[in-house]
Amino acid sequence: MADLNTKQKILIASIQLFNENGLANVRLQQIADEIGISVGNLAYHFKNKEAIIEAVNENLDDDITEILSAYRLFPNLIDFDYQLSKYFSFLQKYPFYFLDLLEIERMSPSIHSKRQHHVSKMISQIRRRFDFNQRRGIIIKELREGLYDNLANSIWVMISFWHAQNSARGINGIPTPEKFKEMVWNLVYPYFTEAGKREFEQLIIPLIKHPS
Amino acid sequence: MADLNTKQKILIASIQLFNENGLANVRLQQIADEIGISVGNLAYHFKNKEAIIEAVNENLDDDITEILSAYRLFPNLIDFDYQLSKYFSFLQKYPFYFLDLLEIERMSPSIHSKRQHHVSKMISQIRRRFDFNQRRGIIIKELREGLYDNLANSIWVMISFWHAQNSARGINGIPTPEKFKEMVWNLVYPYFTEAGKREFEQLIIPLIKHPS
DNA sequence: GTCTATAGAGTGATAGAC
DNA sequence: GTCTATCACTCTATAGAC
Repeated sequence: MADLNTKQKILIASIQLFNENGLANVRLQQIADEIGISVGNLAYHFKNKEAIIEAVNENLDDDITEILSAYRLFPNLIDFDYQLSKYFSFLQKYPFYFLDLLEIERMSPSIHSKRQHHVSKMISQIRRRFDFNQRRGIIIKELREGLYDNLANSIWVMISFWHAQNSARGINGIPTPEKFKEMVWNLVYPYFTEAGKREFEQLIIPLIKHPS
Repeated sequence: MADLNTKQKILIASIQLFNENGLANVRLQQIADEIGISVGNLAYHFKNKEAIIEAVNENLDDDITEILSAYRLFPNLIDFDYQLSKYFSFLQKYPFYFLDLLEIERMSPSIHSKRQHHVSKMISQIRRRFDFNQRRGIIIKELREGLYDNLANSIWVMISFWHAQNSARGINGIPTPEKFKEMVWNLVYPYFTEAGKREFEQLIIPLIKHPS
């Protein structure tokens, strides 16, 4: 961290403190202390707390945009598993974004509105994976109208509230990407065709049972 | 509200304000203003803010305990649908409890630890419904180990983060119990046997499509 | 670019009169 | 039971020296 400029240090420290204490509970003094500068100096680099939050949001926004744009023409099972790994990393990097949902909505409408955009993109992307894999004969025909819309939404919820879920259940152990991904794949499992099950066993099981 | 005593008025107003503004953002002055008393008087009835929160938690605790104890010897589909209706009412009565998750964990460890107890009871209750209905021939044999544990957990997540989900997606319309219950039933649907599908169509569909 | 010092607006809690 | 007045404290933001 020694070769970073002060502005970058502030952002890194802010993200860390937001994750530990929540957006609303982080004091400017804490951020300043964390990197050994004064609050006055902090104010020189960022006009106010909102400006810090805004800058953090830009970093976060770049990360999620990159994950979402990785969706390509061949959204097969491996591709989805890969994207799930990316989501997991994102979750680990910005827990506050998923835990402080309401506080963010209140304190920072701009983060909230960008979130809504990403959420809708993410859900429709997951939804399209079902269509594609249905055509490939991997996923069965929709049993009931709205079932896949519902499933896409459920998968998004399970991903996004992963931290909140663990917190509410009092699960303190170190979360692994394998457990995370298995949770999501289990939602999809009952919709696999026989061919889908075979592909899942061959390609995905090794990834969630024997991590590289 | 005219025939309630001051203590009860304080609790009702507090719940309302917690739901509107979040636990941490409600000022003692606001609560006092809401029912037309002074902050000094508020302090006479409740030693401090924590005491108010504690009392609200007792109400909340009674409500959820009652819902959970309604699980009886015959946990059939109708019974579960009925319990889902109860959960929905509970969600509508105490949104703050499901939205301020992390804030509650930080401000009130006693609420948090009681929550964990209820969560674990709720999930294991849902899990037992699968066993029972599997024996009844309504639910298929478990396709993969851990699938029903996973499903029980997913159902709990979908219920508990219903408000948070709507908030993140920016859904503002009036939520109906039918949409809520349909979301949960859709998670169960792929696991119905043929007999299960028939029972679902006959008994549950009318309840989620044509509300009484 | 960085610091110290302080203004200014809350916020919870308490003392004491009625 | 209910009020007013006030204390002690926290936090953001800003002014001005170096």
